[in-house]
Amino acid sequence: VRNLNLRQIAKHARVSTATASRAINRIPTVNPYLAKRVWKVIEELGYYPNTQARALVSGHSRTFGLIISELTDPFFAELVQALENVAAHDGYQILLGMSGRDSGQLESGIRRMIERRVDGVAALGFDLSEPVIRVLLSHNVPVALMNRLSPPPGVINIRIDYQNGVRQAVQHLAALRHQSIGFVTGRESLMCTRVQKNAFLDAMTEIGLGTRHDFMISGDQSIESGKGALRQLFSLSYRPTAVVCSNDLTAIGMLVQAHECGISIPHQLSIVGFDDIDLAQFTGPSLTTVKVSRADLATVVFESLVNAGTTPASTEVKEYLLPTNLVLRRSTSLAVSDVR
Amino acid sequence: VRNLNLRQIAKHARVSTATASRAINRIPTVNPYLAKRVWKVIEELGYYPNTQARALVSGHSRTFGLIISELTDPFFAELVQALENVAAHDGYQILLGMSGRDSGQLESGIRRMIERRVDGVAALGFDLSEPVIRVLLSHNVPVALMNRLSPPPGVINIRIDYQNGVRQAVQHLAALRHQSIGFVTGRESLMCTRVQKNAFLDAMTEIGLGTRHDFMISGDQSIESGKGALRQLFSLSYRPTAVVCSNDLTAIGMLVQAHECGISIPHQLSIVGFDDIDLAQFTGPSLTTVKVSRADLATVVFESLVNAGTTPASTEVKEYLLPTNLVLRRSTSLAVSDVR
DNA sequence: CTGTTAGCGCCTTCAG
DNA sequence: CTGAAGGCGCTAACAG
Repeated sequence: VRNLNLRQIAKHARVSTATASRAINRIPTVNPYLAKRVWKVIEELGYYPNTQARALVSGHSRTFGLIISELTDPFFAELVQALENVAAHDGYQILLGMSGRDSGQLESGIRRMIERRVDGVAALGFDLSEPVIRVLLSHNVPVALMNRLSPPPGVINIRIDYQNGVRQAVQHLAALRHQSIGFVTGRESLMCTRVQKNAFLDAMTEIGLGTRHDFMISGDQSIESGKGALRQLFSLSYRPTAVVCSNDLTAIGMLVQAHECGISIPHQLSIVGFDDIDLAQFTGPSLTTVKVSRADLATVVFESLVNAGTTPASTEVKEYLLPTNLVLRRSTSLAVSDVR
Repeated sequence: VRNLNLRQIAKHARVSTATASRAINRIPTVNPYLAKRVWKVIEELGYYPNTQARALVSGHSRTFGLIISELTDPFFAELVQALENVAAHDGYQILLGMSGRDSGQLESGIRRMIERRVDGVAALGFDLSEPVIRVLLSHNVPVALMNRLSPPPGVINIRIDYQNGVRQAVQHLAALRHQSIGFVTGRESLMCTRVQKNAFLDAMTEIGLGTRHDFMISGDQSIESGKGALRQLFSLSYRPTAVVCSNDLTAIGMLVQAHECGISIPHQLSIVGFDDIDLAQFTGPSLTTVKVSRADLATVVFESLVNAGTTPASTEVKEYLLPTNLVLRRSTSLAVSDVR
């Protein structure tokens, strides 16, 4: 059927392709009268400029690759949605690439992104290996990471303020007279798990509370692991009266398991989540949690990538720190006494 | 830094660009010895063919646009993940485009997809207007829709078998001796809402059970609306003993509200969901629901779009029907007696 | 201010 | 079976 190109537009508007191009790109030096004529033809004929050709010559695709491990984790789903919004607002597109925990799949995903000449790649909820990062950087593709512990040179590292977030949670519990507090970690292999765990230990030490080894439960940020964590906690002879989770999904799992076992939350156990996903306000009881703004996170990711594309690549690491806020709901309450 | 192109590869391999191109595209007529040489150079130099240039000349971008309203709805998150998987497997990319309920945003999203010359667009969980569809089709972009009631000519319509799915739910409840059964619909403006509702009424008539008008609650597929639906139901003087929901999120909302009001599920009310999202197995009690396979749905969407791109566009509507399966869990039980 | 021209990186006839 | 040449749609010098 029809497949219009610039030349035909130019012909219909009785100008040269150069002028038509300039009109489209709103270059101010073009005669307004001619510009109007060009736009009129574009409207009438329903012309859509070919992004591929544009990208080919300009070198910018206005496209960012997004590597995600689990879209089914609500935190990431909400983050992707937020990112898509800010990107769309500036005419950028998001190219999806799931890693799916399979390294071969990851590699082919990265390859396709480079072949598509993305203007940047963000890897969220997933630790990209250094070799992969180097490949990306060597192709002039800016890379944005989340919570990287020792970021390789040249990347953008966006850190969520776990130190402060976890401290807020711990101090809230301490203010409620909790003395023995547990922590459920994320997947051992992820860097941010270590950061969170240390933040927890620091916060506890800071207020003079020790932590027993068996109060540190290791999970994987899933509902299932939250359920397991609760069972594990209640099989202890000496139990904590409160627990902080590495994310809301874990906390929700604990809530579910408590419900099944007839354990009353928050009376028998106070629970604090992390992230503040939408679901957190709908659980029974609603979840006290540390909020991480997806909108802010998305904005930082987007702007830092756009920025990296316009400024010359450097080997230094750009760090951004994202604040957190405690959201009080109904899954925490005053500690009555130690439970045994 | 480095930005390799075909010519440089050809030069290093001491062949012409044509031969290099043929080698890359695995055209069998090329001398295996030369091909090997080309591939070796590609490996050594780390060459990534430029997809934009390829697309420019071939006319195919190997990219599908995906229009989604709510990525935060787990059903769609799981569907997108599934779709990304099958697409990646065949070297296709997914270009995200949220509609965000704002028609201006939708329009600019569609525009960007056409400009990017996507090979097809899938609109899921969202009714694309006919003018928009016509624009897409007039640009030779195949369009895949979900549960369209009267699909415009030329589109692909993928129907979930609501008729059968809802019937399975109703018959399950009837087998448990439920006589008065309610239904919570989705957003009134969506086509599939009407389809589901009619399927429900048909299924009820089929087994000789009438339906009271006040047992039909209208919702919007959110947790919140599920909570509202339960309150609405329990404010009736004469109540149903069971209810079917248009999706799992609604059912989960009812569960949450029941918990808050001290209503016991399934004893005081049996609840059946729809979709079988991952979360459904973790609720308390776990949710009896009608499963819609995301993997199958994704496969059908993908293959039908690929297919539409290779066969000449026709004005007929391609229909696909996706089966459903009842999954029995713990949110339904025998009706003891009518509750009043 | 406008038009002509030369590529961007690749594929694909068309001759050898 | 291989290579030279033209062109996909667009932008950016460079002349007028």
